[in-house]
Formats: sequence, C-alpha cells, structure tokens
Amino acid sequence: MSVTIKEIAVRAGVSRGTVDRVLHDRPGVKTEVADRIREIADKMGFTPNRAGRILAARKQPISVGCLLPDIGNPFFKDVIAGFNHAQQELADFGVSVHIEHIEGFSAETHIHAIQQLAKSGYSGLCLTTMDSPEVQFAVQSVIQQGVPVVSVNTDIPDTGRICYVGPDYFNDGVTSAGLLWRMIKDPLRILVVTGSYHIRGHNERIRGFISGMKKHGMDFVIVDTLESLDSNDFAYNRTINSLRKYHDINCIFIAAAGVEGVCRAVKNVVPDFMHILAFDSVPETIQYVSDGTIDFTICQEPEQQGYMAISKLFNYLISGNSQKPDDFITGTIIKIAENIG
Amino acid sequence: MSVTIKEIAVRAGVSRGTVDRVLHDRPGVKTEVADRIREIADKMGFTPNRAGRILAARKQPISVGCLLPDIGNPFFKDVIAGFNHAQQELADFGVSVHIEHIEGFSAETHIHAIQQLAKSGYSGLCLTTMDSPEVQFAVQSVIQQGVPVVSVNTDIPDTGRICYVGPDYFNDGVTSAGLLWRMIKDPLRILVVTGSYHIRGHNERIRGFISGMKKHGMDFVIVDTLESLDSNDFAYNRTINSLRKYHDINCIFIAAAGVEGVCRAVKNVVPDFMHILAFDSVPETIQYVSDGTIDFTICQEPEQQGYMAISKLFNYLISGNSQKPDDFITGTIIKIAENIG
DNA sequence: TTGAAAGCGATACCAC
DNA sequence: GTGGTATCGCTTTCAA
Repeated sequence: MSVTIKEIAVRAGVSRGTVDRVLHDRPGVKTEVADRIREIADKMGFTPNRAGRILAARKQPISVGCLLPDIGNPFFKDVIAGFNHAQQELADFGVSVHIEHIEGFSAETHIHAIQQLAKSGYSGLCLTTMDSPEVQFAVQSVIQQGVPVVSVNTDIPDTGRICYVGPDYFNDGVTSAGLLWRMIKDPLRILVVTGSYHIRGHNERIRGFISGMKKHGMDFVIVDTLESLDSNDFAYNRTINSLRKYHDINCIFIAAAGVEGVCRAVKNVVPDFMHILAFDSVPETIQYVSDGTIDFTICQEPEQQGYMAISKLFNYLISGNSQKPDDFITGTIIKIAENIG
Repeated sequence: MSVTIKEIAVRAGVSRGTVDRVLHDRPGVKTEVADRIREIADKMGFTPNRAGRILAARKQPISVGCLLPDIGNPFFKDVIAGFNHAQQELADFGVSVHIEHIEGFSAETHIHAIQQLAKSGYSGLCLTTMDSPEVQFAVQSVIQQGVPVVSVNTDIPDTGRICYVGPDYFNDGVTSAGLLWRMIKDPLRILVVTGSYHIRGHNERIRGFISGMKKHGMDFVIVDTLESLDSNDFAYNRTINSLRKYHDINCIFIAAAGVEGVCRAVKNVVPDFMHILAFDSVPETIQYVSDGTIDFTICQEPEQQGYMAISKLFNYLISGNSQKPDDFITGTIIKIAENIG
C-alpha cells in the first residue's frame, strides 16, 4: 500500500490539515514547515489516492461541458456515445457531462458557444471547434480564466489546452493511398470530394493522400475537386456535374461527409465500374462498404475520442491540475466489408 | 446525486449495517425486513457508489492472478503491457496483478499452473489457456471454489467464466481473405503455416480464410499446410522444404507465430514475388510489413485485451459479483505498411 | 436479529 | 499559522 497524508503528518509532527495545505500550495503555512513537509512527502514517495480524493470531491461535483458542431452531421453520434459511456462510468465519481450542439463552422457561432460554456461554470471543457485565429483567441482567454480545455477530434494548437484527443488526418490520407496502391494497378483519374476547404482535417487527408500516391509512384491525376459542405444534396448535384463533365473519372476520394450524395450520383451516372474510398463510418458509409459500392473507408475511433476526452479531463481535474497529459492520437482504422460490421 | 445506503436506511427505519447485510445477501436479517429493504432499494433505484466501495475495500486488497503461455512467444508482450496499464491505473484502488508465465500448450502444464494459482488466494484470475476437456474441467472446479475467472485471448467455454476478452478468430480469417481478394486477381497457390493444429484460434483463422475465399469465388488451392509450433527455426526449415517441393506456391498464409522463420525462408528460396499475409504484430512482423515483405497483417488489440480483462474482473469484484459482464470482442484491425507504425 | 461506531484517504472549515 | 473534526459512501466488527 502506498503512503497516505496521515503518515506524512505523523512523520512531520503536524496535522493532516497542514499537510494537505502544503500539498495543494495553499497559503497559511510557515515556509520552513512547508519545505520540510514537501521534503518528507517526496522522500516517502507520496501519491494521492484517487478513491479518497474522488469521495471527498463529491462535495464539489465535477461538471464537464462539451461543444460539438454535430447538427446535421451523423459522424458525431459515436463521439457522443463515447461521452455518454464516460459519464456513465464516472457518475459514481460525481461527474456529469453536458453537450452543446451547434451547426456548421462559422467562427462567430463557435466563439459565442464557447463563451457561453465558459460562463456556465463548468469544471472543464471538451471542445470540437475550428482553428481559425479568432476562435483560437477565444479559447485562449477561456483557458486563462482557469477553465481547462481538451480539444477533441480537431486540434486548437497554441492555446494552452491540456491535450488533444483525435486522429492523425495526414496519416489517414497516406494510408488510403497505400491501400489503393495495393488494390488498383490501372492509371487513376480522381475526383476529390472534400467537406470544406476551410477545415484543416479535410485538407490534411487530401495532402496525405497525394503524398502517399506520389511516394508509390502511382499514375494518377486529380481531375476535379469539390466541396460537399457536409450536405448530401450538395454532394449529389456537384458530383453529377463533375461526372458528366469528366468522363474518364474512375476513382472518387471522399474526404469527409457527403458520402451518401456521392454514391447516389455514381449509381445514377456511372452504374458500373468506379473505385470509391471514404473516411469514417456513418450508417450510410457502412451500408455502401458492405454492399461493395465503396472499396474501403478509413476510420478514427470516434467513440474512443469521446470517452478519452472526458477521461483525460477528469484525471487532470482529480489529480490537482498538476501536469498536462499526453495527447491521445486515435488509430488509423481500415474498414472493408468484412470487418465493418 | 444517486441514492445512498444511508438514505435507504433512514427510509426503512433501520441501520446502515442492516441495509448492507441485505444488499449483500448476508444472513442475520429477518426475512420480512430484508424484503422490505430490498423493495425500497429497488424503488429508490439504488446503485452502490464505486468510490466508497473501493475505499472501504482497501482493507481487503484485491489481487489478480494471470496465466500466460508466453515463454518464447513475443505476442504476449502487448497483453502484458495491458495488464500493467490496468494495474497502474487501479493501484490506488488496492489492486495488484501477478503474472504466471508458462511455456507451450501441454494440458498438464496448464492444469498444474491453474491449480497453483487457485491455491494462492487470488481474488480472481485471468487465464489464457487451451480448451481441451481436461483443462476445461480444471477451470470449472476452480470457479466452483468461488474464484471468478476471465478468459483472455482464447475462450474456455462452458466453465462458468464471467466473460471472454479476445478476438473473433474466424472473422480475422474472413477479413484476410477479403483483403486478398481486393488486392490480387491471379490464381493463388497457397501455403498455410499454422502455429499448432491443436489450438482453436489458429484453426478458426484458417477456416475463416477459406470460407472468405470461397465466398468471393476465388481461384485458389491450398497446396500445403505445416505447423510452426511457435518456433521460427521450425518454421524456417519446414517452409524451405515446402517451397522446394511445390514450386508454384505464390502466397503464404501465416496463421500464428513463426513469421520471422517463414519470411527468412522466402527470402532465401524465392527472392522475388510472393504474397505473404500474417496475423498480429510482433516486432519482426512490423518490420516485414514495413519493408513490404508481408502484404498485410490482421491484428487483435492485444494491449486492450490485457487491460480489459483486469478491468472487467475488477468491476465484477467491486460491484459485488452481482452479474456477469458481456464478452469483449476486440476489433479486427488491418495493418499495412502505412498504418503499422 | 439488529444497531452503533470505527475506519478507508482526502478535504474543507471552524477554532484556537 | 496550525490543529481538530466532520464529511464523502461503504464495509466490518463489536455490542446489545
């Protein structure tokens, strides 16, 4: 069994209250005494017991606020499932989770939502937002007000966030290229469908993809590029146009949402042979992978992201905000029909 | 906040001790009183608080005994990492983990080790063993003595184990076939290298593989089959022989350990073109996948297995052995050079 | 058959 | 500046 505060108190000839004060850098202890206690604690190898702490912490329950731009985007269902899973598991430890849902990627909306969350008195925040300078600044100021932040799914660098939980988008792209290379030997005429030119993760995937293709010395051309703006109808119309315009397209790279729209367009215009690769696994994607319309999809453990974000934040809060945890980079998960079930 | 024992006690007009006795089915409470308390607890929706329980449980620390047939088999390194991870995380909760290492798959050795573990007074066991009838019987009798058991990596059905944590071997095989089908169009002349004909998981992978190949209507023949017995040198020699005997082999399916031996043999005899597929990712496999010798490997989250096994057992013990948890089937993880790092 | 009380480890608050 | 003490929820032991 490990060292307790009580033991330190006895050893130092003071009360537990005093030891506790010192260990939390609270004022009201003579410097010499404090130093001596710290020394003893170090020497004895003190690490606070989580169970004790959690129990005591019930007097000030922990509440976590989450921000998700998930309205209209089914991808985040699994992230939410992860949030809920964590909440369930930590409910006994006095943790409650609240999710703020917003739509789209307007900086204004995001900043407003973040500031609202900051005002609501949460113990910490899990944010999925964009890394534009204004948003970055808003996050920074929230953190400076003393609210710890974990960035989820997409990072907000240089803000003082305690850690990032999410995928390596570039490697997602590289991996998709690697798999394509192993599967197809013909020259490729590619249509790239992205979600938005303004979202870093989507761009990273495309960069990674092209980088991977080049590294393998593949014979390919990006024939056209278009935005789905996370809308299947948009994606449908634009894909139709593109396919009508460029008859030699034989491969579609779907970097983000809009999968259903793209696949519908393909089935209407080119009923036969077309290689399609996608990312993530919303229900429609699973369907299209299962029936062979999509060759494969590269996933990123969204549920794990939700779970780990809360978990990291909780551990940080419960261990006295001592040191920032490592980032958690989720796996690059290849899914084909056989293992997507 | 949720309901506590104290509240139930007040509501029922009895003491906390009495409520506790009822909730743990301990004797010494009048039946009518017990019934009434149970009813009240149900109505109020009582769920015990884990933090409180853990704290109180420190008086009888939890110790977990693990059995791994890992001597000479590097695969289990990651499972051990998972055990250690769990132990670290649960150390504050009074949990300690002890691992018993044995070599190979002799029923006698396994039974002996299991009986030793049972005698050593552990609160619960995590066992990776074989499902032969004798072993099964030994496990069964240990469980009947009141020691809960989680089966890890390979299941021991019909023994009363609380749950299984590990992969779906059959689906591993199916998935490897699916990937091969997407990658290779030529007729396949296949050499199957298994670990042992007596290990269910290996057989399942082969069955799944063949089933998947047939489902895709692939043109293939299993030319030869051999056992590596988890030894690289065995695997090397036998593979050499097989390759010399059957010159048309163009694909090797390695169902288990022995990867290094097989690859060495291939490089000696057929320096050029050969498709190799493997399972799991020990360091040598990672190396061979990275350099392109092996086309892909199908993995099974071994670290997760170790972690979840301890975690499931702990939760079971701490929540009063109330109900058996669900099995935890780890993912079928496809790794190619790009995402194996 | 039941109640009362002492912990488990950490924290917060009131006295001195 | 410090010590003492009640508390978080649960378990266990000793009395009654």
